[in-house]
Amino acid sequence: MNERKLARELKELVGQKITVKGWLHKKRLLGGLNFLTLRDRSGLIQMLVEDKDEMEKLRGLQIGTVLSVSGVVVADERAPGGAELHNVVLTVETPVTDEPPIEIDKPISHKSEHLDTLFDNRVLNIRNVQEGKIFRIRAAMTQYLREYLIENEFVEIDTPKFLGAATEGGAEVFTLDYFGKEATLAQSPQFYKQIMVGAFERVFEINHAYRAEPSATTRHMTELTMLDVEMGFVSGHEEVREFVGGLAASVLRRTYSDFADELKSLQAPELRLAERVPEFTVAEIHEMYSSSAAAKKAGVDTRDEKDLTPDEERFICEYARKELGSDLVYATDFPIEAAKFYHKVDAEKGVTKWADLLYRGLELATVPLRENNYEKMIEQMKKAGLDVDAEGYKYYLQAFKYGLPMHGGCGFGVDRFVKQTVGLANIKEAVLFPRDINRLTP
RNA sequence: GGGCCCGUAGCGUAGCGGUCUAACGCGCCUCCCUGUCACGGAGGAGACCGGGGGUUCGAAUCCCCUCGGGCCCGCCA
Repeated sequence: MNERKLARELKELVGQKITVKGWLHKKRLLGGLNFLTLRDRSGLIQMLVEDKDEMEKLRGLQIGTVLSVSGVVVADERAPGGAELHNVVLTVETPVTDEPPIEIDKPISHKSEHLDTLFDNRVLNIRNVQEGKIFRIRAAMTQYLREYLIENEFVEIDTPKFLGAATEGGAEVFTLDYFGKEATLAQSPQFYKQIMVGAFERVFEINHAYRAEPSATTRHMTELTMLDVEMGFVSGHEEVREFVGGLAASVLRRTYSDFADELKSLQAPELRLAERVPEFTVAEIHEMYSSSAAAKKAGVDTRDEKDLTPDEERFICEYARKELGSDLVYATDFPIEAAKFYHKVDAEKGVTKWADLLYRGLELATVPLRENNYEKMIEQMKKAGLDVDAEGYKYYLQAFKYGLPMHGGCGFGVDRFVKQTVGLANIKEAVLFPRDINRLTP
């Protein structure tokens, strides 16, 4: 009995009779000479069918039909990949008679107005070889992030996504019925990862977070994948920035090296990384942007803004790429008014020890240092108008009460990381089955 | 939450007041084709123009409502 061979092995099997299995991907029928393409997990195989009876087996069957095919491997430079299957005998394993609603062998349009069609037909669209590259790259990037962290002695954790109450503040939360009680979905593992610093010093989590923000943009979803990192015993904010910047740069270098062909065929931008990630304060960026020709022409002045505008994020990234040769850039020293209660404040400079890591024009990660002193936490929470005795804060504060070292970390958007790397226009293109304000299927 | 834009066969588009009983490309069906790789050729099926109301002698084309979707801003990963 022949064991199943894969498309990528074909070249090494010239002269042998083999069996392959996969999906019928393409038919090119020239009469007495017919070319079929079979797709398996490793690639495509071209098959030459000259026997009319074999072709008859496919009558009425569509692309996507699952086939088992035996034949002889023949080297031929006219064949894609240099080898193909001859004298094939087809066995239909799973017939498909319905015409697919979209074409699978050609990449579907990613223009914004066509994304609805793309996602409605995601089940089939994902069989497209070009589309699949995005998700193979994504899988690798997630793996590289994980490996880098593990090498640096971080422990991977899993924290609950059902929460008893909204506690973190900021973004809107989803509420749901939990056996008669109200529960919320976690917007981030913020409290849990800080708690875990008290046990392991260095922890990370790659998991979903849920935001009920009614945002309809190319960079927001209601269900997103975040990498959360937290590290204790840091010397200060700079060490955290350096680590997170190094993490992103390392993963990008590895991705661009391992997936050079795929990224090129997806028309991803070339990677530019400097020795270290350049840094600008928010105030500096406001100043640079506001005095730029484009801003002056548009009559825009951001010097009084607390946060960066999307235009400023694009502006400083463009500057960093052109002038400093870096796709990554830090915006540092966010104003105190923008801070959350758990951020560390630099009282002298009147700013927050919080940086945003920007990547090709988009916020990729927030990289703050946390307040780790129990008394100061209580103080900052009260200042923020929070009830420090509330059940939702009880366990969080326990970690502080019983000792947390100076720590910091990041909330890092994995979807955005993939989007910007591949050069996708919309974040949902980087997600298999995206969820936004009006999509819950497939 | 605010602003702007789009909705024509399975998919992508053209048509933007009468010549539209709606056109083209891809896909699909039938036939021809021995080296294709966006194969080629001949023929064919397939939409009543998102839905509702209105204006008009006449609407896919104009107006209103509604449903679906997109983009930007706010917010953030």
